[in-house]
Amino acid sequence: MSERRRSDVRRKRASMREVADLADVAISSVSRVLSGHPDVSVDMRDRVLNAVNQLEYEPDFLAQSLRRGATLSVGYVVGDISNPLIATITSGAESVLRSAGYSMLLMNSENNAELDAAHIRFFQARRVDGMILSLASERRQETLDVLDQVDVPVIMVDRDVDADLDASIVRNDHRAGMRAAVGHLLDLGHRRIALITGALDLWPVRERIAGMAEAVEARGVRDETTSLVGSLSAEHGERSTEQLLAMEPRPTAIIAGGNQVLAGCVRALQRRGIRIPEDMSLVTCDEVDLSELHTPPIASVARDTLLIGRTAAELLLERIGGGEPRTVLLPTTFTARPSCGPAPSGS
Amino acid sequence: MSERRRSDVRRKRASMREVADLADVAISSVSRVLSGHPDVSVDMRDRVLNAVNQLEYEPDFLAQSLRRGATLSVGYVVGDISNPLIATITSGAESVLRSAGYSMLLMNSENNAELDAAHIRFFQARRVDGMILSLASERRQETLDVLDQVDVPVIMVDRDVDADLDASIVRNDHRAGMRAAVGHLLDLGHRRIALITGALDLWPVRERIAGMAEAVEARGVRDETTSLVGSLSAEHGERSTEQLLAMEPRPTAIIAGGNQVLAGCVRALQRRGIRIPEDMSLVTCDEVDLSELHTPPIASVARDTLLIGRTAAELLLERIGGGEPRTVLLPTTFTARPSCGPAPSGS
DNA sequence: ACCGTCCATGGAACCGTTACTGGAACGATG
DNA sequence: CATCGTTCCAGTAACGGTTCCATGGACGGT
Repeated sequence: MSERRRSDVRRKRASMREVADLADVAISSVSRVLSGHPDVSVDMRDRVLNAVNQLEYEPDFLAQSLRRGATLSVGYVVGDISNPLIATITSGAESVLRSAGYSMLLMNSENNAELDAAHIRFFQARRVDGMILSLASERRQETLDVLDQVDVPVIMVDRDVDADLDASIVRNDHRAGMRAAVGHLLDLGHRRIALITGALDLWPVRERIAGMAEAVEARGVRDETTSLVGSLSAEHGERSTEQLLAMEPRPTAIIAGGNQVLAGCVRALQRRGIRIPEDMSLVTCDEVDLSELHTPPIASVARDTLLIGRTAAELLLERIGGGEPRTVLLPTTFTARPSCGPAPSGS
Repeated sequence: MSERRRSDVRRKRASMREVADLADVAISSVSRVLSGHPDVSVDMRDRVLNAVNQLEYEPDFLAQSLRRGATLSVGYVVGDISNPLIATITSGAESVLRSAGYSMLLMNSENNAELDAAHIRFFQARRVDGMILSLASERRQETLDVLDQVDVPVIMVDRDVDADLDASIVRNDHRAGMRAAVGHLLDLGHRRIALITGALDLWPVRERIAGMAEAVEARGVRDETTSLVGSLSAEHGERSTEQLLAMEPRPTAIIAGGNQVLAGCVRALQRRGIRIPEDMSLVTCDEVDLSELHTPPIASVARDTLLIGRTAAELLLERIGGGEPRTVLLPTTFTARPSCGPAPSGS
């Protein structure tokens, strides 16, 4: 009884033609029934629906897309989907898109700026109805050129493209978050504060650096901060931390500019036996399990990643629906935690 | 000078028809040139390619797919893309698929078994060339029924579907990993070992429980282990840990059955001020930043997540290319770390 | 000079839909 | 009874390509 056999002979899927033949109506009538057109008699509807059930007919999305000129799919480019933050953003976007009937074409650019352009071109050819992009670099000319040719709505996530593209943008207020974090450190007496961060062709990186500068300026103290610009990777985090520890005088606080950077940073600090916060205060950008559950818990500049994804998707749907492009700035907040202590008095 | 204007008038994309007209050749010749057909004269090729460049023509993937009967796209269903482990698997699969010219349609099932079936049906209508599935539940009849109707290759990731589907499968040897972990704990003198894990309709969960039982049996000691079956979530991890701490006598070692579970587990242990490993030994399944960088570092049963994703994609390409379905078992290894100490002597 | 081959090309059918056009059947109206 | 709307449906042309088939010219062999 419980023995289920796969459908006897796997007949290939039925087409509208076959449904029409079986119901003995014109193919156009089948289409009308299925798309809810008003000019349909009860008798006809029944005949068609019967045939549809009998043949287990399901319309071909491909053919529909070709004919209708809309694919109900959107292209999504990210730098590294394995990054939990990006993955969460993706999750937010996917859920909004999915409930609107759209599906998401995912492409990883491996943080490689050359792939950005290729992916965008590819999506064009796939005739997606829109794109959500988190570019690997905002400043690569090739990408901007390709973007200029795109004829569907584009949404940028946490980027500031310097071109007159009519794209919607959703961003976090990294500057404010960083201002608060650095302010907190300054209040604790820190002056030599180091930020380990990514490359300058990313908007969040520039904003964080600017936020740090603003905080220093607001306090009216001498600027003794350092920015180690590199990539948002664990390797850069680890190397930079080593470098900072070797400095003389050494910084008294480190801000990790991203979750990967944090991992490298913590690794290096542990290896050197640096105590937190006695020997070094630590702040991270972007909340992860590690920041909260580390001993001691690590202060963080956090943002609602699910929200940024959802917002990106909503902005896209808005534009697909004919709305004008717009920019949304989402909050970024600093949470103080025991990883920040008073600056060593001898310093 | 640096002022770039977007292409004067955004003419809508050219079709093959227009290319043919401009080059003054038949539409079929354009197709031949572009698809690298041998019967093409040099003159013809030049004329066509010129027109193509002039019009910035790019073939329409949709139309090609419809005609050729292949979409070069694959459907991918996961339970929760925001889980870093799944995100890494995704990354591995995406990169292999992408370099083979395929693109990935991502759908999140939110660990909701009802969505599994809906997504599979959806992909079917989208005419994907194959699917990679990490089902929310292996035992839901509706899903199995739908799966039975699928007429493209299917790859299962870390699942064991109990039906005669000719799907390829890639799995990790969770059983062996767990055997090693529990063996290690037993060697340290632990007997009351608790495993906090997900629901039994997931293959990895069943395997881990089996692995634990095997290790106990192999040592020939009395089985004093506990399995707390629930979901692979932080909430379940936290609640279960509380529950375990309240037991009398209390377990001396906890194994967190997943990265989310671990987070909840550590949170509860920290709140109760339980020292690791003095008061409680801890092991986790699946490596994350937290496990390595926790104080003390947490022993883990780990696997190569990138590899499992890559393998899934390769198995799919293999099947799309006409190969037979097969099952691959990837290794899972235990790494001892300071979170495991000798069992308290008083116990 | 004739014929068979081969190459290059154009024409047309087709993939599975949607949407437009036109006409049949019918009842209502002048 | 002619005219006019409705309502419902069939036929057909797209959508943008690929591929099979037919054609015609060039060429080599006899």
